[in-house]
Amino acid sequence: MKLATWNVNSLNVRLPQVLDWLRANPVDVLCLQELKLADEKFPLPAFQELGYHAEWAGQKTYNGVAVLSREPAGDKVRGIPSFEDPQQRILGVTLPSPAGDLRVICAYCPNGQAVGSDKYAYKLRWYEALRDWLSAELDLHPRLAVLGDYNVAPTDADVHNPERWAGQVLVSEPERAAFDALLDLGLADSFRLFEQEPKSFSWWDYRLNAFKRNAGLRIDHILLSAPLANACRACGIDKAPRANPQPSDHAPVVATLEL
DNA sequence: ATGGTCGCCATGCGA
Repeated sequence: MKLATWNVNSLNVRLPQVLDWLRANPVDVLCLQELKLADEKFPLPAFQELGYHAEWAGQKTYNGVAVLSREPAGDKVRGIPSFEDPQQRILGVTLPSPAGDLRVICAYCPNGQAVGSDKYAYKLRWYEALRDWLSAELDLHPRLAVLGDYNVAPTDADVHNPERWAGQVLVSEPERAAFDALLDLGLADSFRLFEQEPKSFSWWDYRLNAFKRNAGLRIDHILLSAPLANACRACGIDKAPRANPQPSDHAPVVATLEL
């Protein structure tokens, strides 16, 4: 079973690339972030033609998340319960698997803009609410996967130029502590369960030829609860779509589970 | 030292 995540930076613009990628990579589950479209504009028929079901939480212009799956999803949750937020960043679903139900959460964590800004404070508050909610979700669902754009590079190994990035948004200590608090719940960063190429990243700024220079960060992650981490056989980043014309600034991340 | 690119939608803003 393959689970994947991809921040597409506008599903309107990226739909053909997402469809191409799914045809070449027929994963069981694909979590999408930054749809940037209203609910009524979600292109469900295009995904149905490829044999996928879909659930989504959209809004005009900003944010927006979706879960595509081979099997129909149940028990849908939109947003972090008890965290009032007009920004559509969270979608949780339950999916069947040979090992029993799988809880899949698609997350588009706040960017934070700049350390010390209002958006940075919102990011840290949001992470705290996420941790509290995931703690409860883990009690309910032993097989939990949280996939998405976390907007945090967990360690300096996830940063192309740690000296220049030190203390900046996406790598600052409070953000890393907020991310580590998710791992402390018992979730594993599936990418780090395996040997990986040095300088592996999932996001490259559109500016300054960042992709050509591999000047990136690893901020898209697949976190797995212990039973799923034990079943995880591989995790990798597919850089190919980032080299497309009109690419998203993020690459897909894929985890392979033996369930 | 500064600005650089996208996508939104028509202007600056968010990333």
